[in-house]
Amino acid sequence: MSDDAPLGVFEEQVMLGVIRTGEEAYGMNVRRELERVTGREVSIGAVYATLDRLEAKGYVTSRRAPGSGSRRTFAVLGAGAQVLAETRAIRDRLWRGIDAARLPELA
Amino acid sequence: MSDDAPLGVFEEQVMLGVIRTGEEAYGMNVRRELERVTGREVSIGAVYATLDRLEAKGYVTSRRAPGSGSRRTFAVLGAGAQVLAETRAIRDRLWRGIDAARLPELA
DNA sequence: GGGCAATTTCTACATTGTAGAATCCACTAT
DNA sequence: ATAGTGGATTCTACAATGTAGAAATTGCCC
Repeated sequence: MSDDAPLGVFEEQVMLGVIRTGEEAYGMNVRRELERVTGREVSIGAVYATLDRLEAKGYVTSRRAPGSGSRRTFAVLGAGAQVLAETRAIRDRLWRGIDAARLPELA
Repeated sequence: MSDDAPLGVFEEQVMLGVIRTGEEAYGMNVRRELERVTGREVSIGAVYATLDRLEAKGYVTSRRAPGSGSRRTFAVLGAGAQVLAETRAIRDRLWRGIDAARLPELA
């Protein structure tokens, strides 16, 4: 049932961010986690646009956390977890046999 | 000196395809390798458009292989190898601590 | 010198990535 | 009660990447 289309890199990052932040997965927090782990700035608009698209595809859901101010918290759905795993599996096959440590030698 | 912009997923796949096919890395062959490993169809136009963009960024070079028909063979440059390694490193950090095998349980 | 198979180029459009300003929401101090 | 404030989300607009397939090219062989 999983949609055939592959995940974009930011889509993958955002989904991983949601998983990593668990119960606290609302937009601003996902943004912070992504910036922390990747070491790059992430614009908040990018996060929400992506979250909305993921929700439209049925990969995540969102709900207003009752009593938690204006926060909208997200969770990854089964279909999302599946496409994430698939994305990773395909990539792993492509990388198999390539030694990342020796890539710089390809100068 | 590597450009700061991240690689798209297809860009990464194509670069890996070039590395995997080595001396024989011309468009059609990269396409075949990608289809073989990913199990998905890849349109030839997508491959060339991506290859051209990678070349414009200085990540790969191309040359007409003399005596080899109309083939245009590609090779990954140092900057390309670097951005590939960086792309992978960031992703690995994001995946760290997430058990891919248990992702399906996130239903 | 025409046909053929393999390869590359071109064109056009869809999807994803990105930024930042505007808006909303609850809380608090006046 | 309301203006200010910090935190969060929504909106808008555009750039970059992904994708498909038809058209053009190339070299070869008859």
